[in-house]
Amino acid sequence: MPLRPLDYKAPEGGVRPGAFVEVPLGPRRVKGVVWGPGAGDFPLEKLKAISAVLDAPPLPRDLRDFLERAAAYTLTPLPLMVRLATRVPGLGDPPQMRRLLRATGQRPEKLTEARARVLDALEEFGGAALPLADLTRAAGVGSSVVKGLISMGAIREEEVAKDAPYPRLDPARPGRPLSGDQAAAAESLRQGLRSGSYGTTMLKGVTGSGKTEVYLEAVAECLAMGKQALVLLPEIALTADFMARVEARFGARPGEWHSGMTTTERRRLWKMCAEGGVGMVAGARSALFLPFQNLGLIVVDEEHDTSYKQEDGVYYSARDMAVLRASMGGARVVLASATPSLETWVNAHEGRYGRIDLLSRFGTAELPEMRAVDLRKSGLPSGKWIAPEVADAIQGRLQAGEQSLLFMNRRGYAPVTICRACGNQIACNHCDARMVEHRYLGKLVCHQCGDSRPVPPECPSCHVEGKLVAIGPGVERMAEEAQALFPEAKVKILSSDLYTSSRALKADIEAIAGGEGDIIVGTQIVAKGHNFPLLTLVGVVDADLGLQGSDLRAAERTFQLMRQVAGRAGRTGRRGLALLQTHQPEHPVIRAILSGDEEGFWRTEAEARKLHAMPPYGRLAGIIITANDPQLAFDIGNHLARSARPLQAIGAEVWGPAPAPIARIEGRHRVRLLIKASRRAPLQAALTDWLKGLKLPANARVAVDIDPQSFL
DNA sequence: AGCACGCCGACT
DNA sequence: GTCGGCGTGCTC
Repeated sequence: MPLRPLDYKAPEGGVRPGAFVEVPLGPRRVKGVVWGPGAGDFPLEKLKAISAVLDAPPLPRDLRDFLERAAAYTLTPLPLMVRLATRVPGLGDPPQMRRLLRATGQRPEKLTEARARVLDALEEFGGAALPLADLTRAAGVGSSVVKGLISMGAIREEEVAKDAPYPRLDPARPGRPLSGDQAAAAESLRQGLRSGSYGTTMLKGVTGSGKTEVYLEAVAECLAMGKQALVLLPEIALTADFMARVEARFGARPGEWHSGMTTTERRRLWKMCAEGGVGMVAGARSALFLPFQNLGLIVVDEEHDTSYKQEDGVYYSARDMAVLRASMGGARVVLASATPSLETWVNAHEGRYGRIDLLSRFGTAELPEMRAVDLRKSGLPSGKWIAPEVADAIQGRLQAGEQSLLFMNRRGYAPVTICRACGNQIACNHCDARMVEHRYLGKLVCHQCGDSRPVPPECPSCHVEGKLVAIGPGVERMAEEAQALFPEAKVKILSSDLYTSSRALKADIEAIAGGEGDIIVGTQIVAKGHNFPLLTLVGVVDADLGLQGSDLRAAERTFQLMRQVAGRAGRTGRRGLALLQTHQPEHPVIRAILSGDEEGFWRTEAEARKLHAMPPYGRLAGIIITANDPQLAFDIGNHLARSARPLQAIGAEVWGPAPAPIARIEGRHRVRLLIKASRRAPLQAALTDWLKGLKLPANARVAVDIDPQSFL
């Protein structure tokens, strides 16, 4: 992948900007997008010609403009940015057809029982055309029966393009009845849509307050105006439930875009976005780069979710880029969350975003009772993590036939494995991270690079046998402790690593919602808005995780997570109880959670950030230097820090070099510089100026992360 | 994919 | 110094 656009000779008659083409690149032929007139700085005689113009919808002008702005903002080479928007396999291929079967209405001569079942099945689908596989399954016959019906004219074969438009969503269908403040919120969003100009609104409401219903009304207005709507969701697990709700509201499912889709589905959705054959798309982060023809609305659901920040190759925040794309195209943005990010809260507070607060449908009584459990007083023996108070509460739920949730944001059995003979902690061979024992899988796993190996029988350092012990808790160990405390109870673990497919995870979530399991032990996967009606107790095993450390977002994250988890308990009218195990019950974050004074929490956090000119009151950029040799990485870091004149010119501070949060990933050493600038300083221009002359030795790399999420 | 280029160690 | 192996980057 070249780092800048390359010039090619256009075919006779020219070629349109945005067109997909095939060009020679070295010995290969690669696909590319026509960006515009050539730079003209390349010898004409060496210029090669475009080999073919593909038969695909061109990349729309507004998307190209957006990609350019996004590339400039994130300091990403344009071709890398363009690739995010064009990862569509088989785009230029001739349209693929598939064969569908439809009843002609003609009766077969001999109506055998099998033939009757086939015709009944077709009738049952309202005379629609079905693929052969679906028909034979529905009728319980072999394909020969269908073939017979075709040859006698009772069934007709139709060739239909696979890339067909999606079923139309009907915005006029009545939605669920809305409460007074929900209706007012929906009307306010609809008005925004009708204005036809850009605007962003923070939509705040706890789970169960009707956030989804409200923003679906904005989607309805958008569809009624003949425009397209995009809903970004943080996690695949959410989409199944979400799809069903959209279908209930609009009578059909939206287009879906995420990593688990087949290439055929991806191509269909991509094309239909460009051709207007899909009204609403629900998707993950990268759906933001689809070639919408006429985008009127972007909803970012759970906008605070960290998965919107991509930090792998291209560094961008889908939430911020959504606002950029909408502002360029006169679209509306809804940032929905029960616990907004501080950036969004400040933007709303300072009037750049609108703000709508949804009250809980059942008033404040719906919030669970929340109490801190002071671990300094509960005297837990080492190796045990469930405080007596929490155990008592679980006991009560077991007797009442209700579910309890133990929340612990650590996958696996134990985060550390140590040798009691020599004190060695088992670390990953490629990273600086420690290996986490996963007892269910019988392996040690590096949570950084994913490498795994069997649990060794002896210490890899001193080779003494039988002295390796697990230190600290993970969800698997919590489940073991819970099971030991309550031998009769059914304990279930909900952790992403125990599932091989999102379908299996979804099935388990549904089983738990249906009442399966007495005690659920889960990672943050449970904090994502699933509804568990029988769940009335949440125990947060370690509310202090995330409070310590110098990460400025730790308090914000902990606050969000606690509020989300606490929102799990008692959604059916039964008063829920949330117990937070902590060593520091007087910590401001814990106090804010318990008091329910959210605005107070945000104000305090905002003040602290303002005081230190940290985001969103100042701007940060991370410079990540990677090299095979740690000394080389530090040398480059030092050199950069010393030659930071363009940054000093805009009043920016340079911190570091320091080892990056994970100092070694997959054998490569990582060193980080942090740049802090004022809100209005031309940071990108200064960074470009600073880095442009840099000559890097082979195998060293420098990446820029604008607005980093974690800035340890 | 295959070639140019630069880096570094070995040898003149 | 200079030759050559090797790992990276470039390809319009």
